[in-house]
Amino acid sequence: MEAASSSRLTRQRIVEAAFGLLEREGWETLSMRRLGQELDVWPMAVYRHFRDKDELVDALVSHVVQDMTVPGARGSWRVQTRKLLAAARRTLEPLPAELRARVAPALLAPGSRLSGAAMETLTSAGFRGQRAGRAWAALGAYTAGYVELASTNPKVQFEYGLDRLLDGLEGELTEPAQPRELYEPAQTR
Amino acid sequence: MEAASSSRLTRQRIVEAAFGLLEREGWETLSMRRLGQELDVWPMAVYRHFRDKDELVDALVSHVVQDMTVPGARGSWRVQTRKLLAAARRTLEPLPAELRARVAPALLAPGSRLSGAAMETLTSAGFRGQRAGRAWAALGAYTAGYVELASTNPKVQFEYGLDRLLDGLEGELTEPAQPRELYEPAQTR
DNA sequence: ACCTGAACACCGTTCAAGT
DNA sequence: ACCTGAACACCGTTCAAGT
Repeated sequence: MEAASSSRLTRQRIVEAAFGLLEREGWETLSMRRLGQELDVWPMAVYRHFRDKDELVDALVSHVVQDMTVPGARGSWRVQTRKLLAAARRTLEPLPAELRARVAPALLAPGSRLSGAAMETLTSAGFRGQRAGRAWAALGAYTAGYVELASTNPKVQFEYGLDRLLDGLEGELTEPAQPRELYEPAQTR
Repeated sequence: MEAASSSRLTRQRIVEAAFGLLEREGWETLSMRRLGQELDVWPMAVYRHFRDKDELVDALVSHVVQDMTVPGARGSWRVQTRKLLAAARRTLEPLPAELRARVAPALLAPGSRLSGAAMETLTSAGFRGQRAGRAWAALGAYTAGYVELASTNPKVQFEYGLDRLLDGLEGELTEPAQPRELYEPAQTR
């Protein structure tokens, strides 16, 4: 015989209930007390699994980031980059603004799976040294800002600005290397 | 003789007290009740001037946007654009994230003084038709996203990505006009 | 030692009672 | 009609009392 539902409470079940509550009733109704009600346990039970509300929200952020499918590497670096950023947009856009503000850095900052894939793409394309990281940071900032502003400025075309940024970044590939870099191969020969 | 301080309550004084509270103790402590305490009035007095908390926050947003000094138009369009975006960054960066998320759209969306200045700059530079608006939207998205991500990714250089975006936008100026536009002057002659 | 819920110190907002 | 604060329906979190 199974134990009562309250004793089967896990972080996983709490996180799922939290997302359910978010989708049905929005960010404002997501409270520790309401979550307890939702799971049919006494109000303080959630504190057995999460130290405080902030730790619960951290778990929601991680869950969103982990759940995201990172597109595979096919096509030119521009096509690949576009796909990676489209995936980021699809992940960020449906979230309530309060959660999105915490997911965006986790998704786009160095260290995420998405950033890892982006660095591979950009490095393979020929962005050397700091350039790959800087290029990805710029693309991430553009995408995060676009998602943040889009609801108040819906006419804006994501693709237009992205293409201009990609144009500008592409210029870095064909430009001659900076003076210091020119002499480095001779030193390591 | 002056009336008691409580009867001299104005929207202006309430907004000033709210900013004082924000600066000293942060976003979390900004409550309608605490604001009443701060102003030494009965707790519900603020509701005489603002229908609810949301309307008060709207007033804070407007105040920030109105207070901003929009830089004058000197230098090349790239220099001017850089100055406008630097002013936006200086306005957004010191704000608590919750307020920044509401100020950013108000500051960067069409209709603001900043956007007006930007449209003049870009139009004078030769961005025709929808291009000026699209260029500004892209620059605004990049800037808003940069400010949002900078605290978790402090190594990122604002100027690098901005220069690449400006490079890409500059390409729109020298490129030939699109086919449809080529024939328009003939039709209106 | 662990489980539990009462209690603390707050919220935003409504509304009935007093003047 | 206006002023006032008690009250409602919540919060996140602590902690004392019970098992």
